[in-house]
Amino acid sequence: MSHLKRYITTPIYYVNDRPHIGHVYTTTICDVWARFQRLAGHDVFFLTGTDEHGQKVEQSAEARGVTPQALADENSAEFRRIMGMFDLTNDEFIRTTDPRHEQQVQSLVKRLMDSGDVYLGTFEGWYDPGQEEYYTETKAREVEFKSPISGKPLERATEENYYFKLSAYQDRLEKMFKDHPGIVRPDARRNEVLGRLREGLLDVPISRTNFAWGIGVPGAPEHVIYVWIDALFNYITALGLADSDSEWYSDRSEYWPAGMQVIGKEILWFHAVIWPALLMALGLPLPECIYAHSFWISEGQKMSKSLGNFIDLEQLQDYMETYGSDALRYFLATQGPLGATDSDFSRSQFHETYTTDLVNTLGNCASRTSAMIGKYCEGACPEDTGECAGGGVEWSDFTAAQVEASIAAMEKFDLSGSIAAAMSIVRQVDAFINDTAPFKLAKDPDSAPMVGNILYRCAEAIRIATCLLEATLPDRVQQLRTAWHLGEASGDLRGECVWGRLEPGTTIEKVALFPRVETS
RNA sequence: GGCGAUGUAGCUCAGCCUGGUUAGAGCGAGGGAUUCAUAAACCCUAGGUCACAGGUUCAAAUCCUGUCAUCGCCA
Repeated sequence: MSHLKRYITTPIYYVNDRPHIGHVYTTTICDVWARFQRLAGHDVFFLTGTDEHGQKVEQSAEARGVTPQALADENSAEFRRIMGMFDLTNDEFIRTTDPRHEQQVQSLVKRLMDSGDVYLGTFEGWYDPGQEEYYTETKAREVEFKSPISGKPLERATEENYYFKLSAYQDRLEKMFKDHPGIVRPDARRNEVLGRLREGLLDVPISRTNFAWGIGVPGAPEHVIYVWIDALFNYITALGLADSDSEWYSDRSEYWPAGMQVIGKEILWFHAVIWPALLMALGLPLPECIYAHSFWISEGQKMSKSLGNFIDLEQLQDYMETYGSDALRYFLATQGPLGATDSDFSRSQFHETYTTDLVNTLGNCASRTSAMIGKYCEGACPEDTGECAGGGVEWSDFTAAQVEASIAAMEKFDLSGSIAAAMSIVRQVDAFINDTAPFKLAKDPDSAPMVGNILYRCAEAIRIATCLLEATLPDRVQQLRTAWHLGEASGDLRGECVWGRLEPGTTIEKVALFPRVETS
């Protein structure tokens, strides 16, 4: 058994946003992965947090008449609250206003300045004084060199900014994608990046001077480090990785490089190109995988402010109250937009998934098995003496194959594939019961040993399936562990999933894991 | 405008790369049989111009071209 260090990150959430399903989704799928790795005995570090600097926060704070810090404190707390609300097991919650983060970012930028990867450059462009923003040449032409807001003419202006020498990394990035095609997934997203990479890279500005809410550039405090570069560094500042002499340095740095960095597709470019280039510039190893998921749409329509159809925390809580937190996790993990296309979050589909998979398949199978053990075996797990007519399942081989498939799928962040492998064991149990019909055999007392053999296999298979499902369904699997007296997870997932670990004689109580929910 | 993706049964999708029996799965719907179980599991049924139009081929959902639609990224 290995005890690998495995580091998984969510993006840090922008405090100017209202928490909604997107944040819960990203964090939940990371949570499933993190729990799964822990169950497999790995040493996991699961990071999330909030991104708090930038002009938008400054403006929002001003509009509300509070300091940016006060606004950030309030909204960061709101995001932190989500973690408890949805039982998310992040090991750390970083804020970009944490002193440890701010100081390390300065030290990282200093290193980049010293190495020449960050330089002071001059930007010249069309400036809209009213909006305090620059337009690109084409955009400026489009608006006929007049502000689309005020109608006043744009001014030709220059500005000194610090730039990151991204252009110098073109070849190395191309090589990275060639040598490690799995570094950005899914494939459609990688192709998107490759297409854009082919167009060539320009140096990117990493500082601004027209607002103040951010981390100052070392030695040039009138320059504020752009929020996105500030934010990207959270993944390593949370580990205290910036500088081995600093007070923030710790053995947490051993978690780097990250095994899985999950993001939404809107921030792909920063994570798939700029982030690796920054790491190269710093001489740090690259993450194993940047996984960019797609978005949820709501009842067939894109979520938008104008439509007001955001699936917000209240709605998600409502789902949890009606169906249970595991049901929400299961839906997000199995029906979510891990692929290239967006997924629809609809009440009917949620209900259908819950009823089909959790009530009718997993819940019912555990129920019928435990009910029969109750009736025919006096509630004690029978012994498998080897003889069994019908069924035709090599249980030991079959479950071993599914266990490996489930672990392998999770390794690739294919949550639904991993869950499907576990569920296939449950479906096999149902088929096995129908084939062998222990409930018929039970009418003949001479068949009692055979009934016991059959039911042992059913219970054992369900036990193994639920070990694999525990990361997704922690609450209900715990309920099963209690009712079937299975003890706690050992931290050795493979070992636990070896056929035959269920002890004959164990008390098996009847369970109803997922109650049917009637639609109104 | 540039680049890319997608368009297959009511719904969600697989198949397409490596063309070849009656185009598949799950869910939903209809029917049947059964009772260990959460009216569950099981069996049967659904007859969908594989977006459209051309082309290549003995043969195309599968390769090529064009059109339309949807979506993404970029500008």
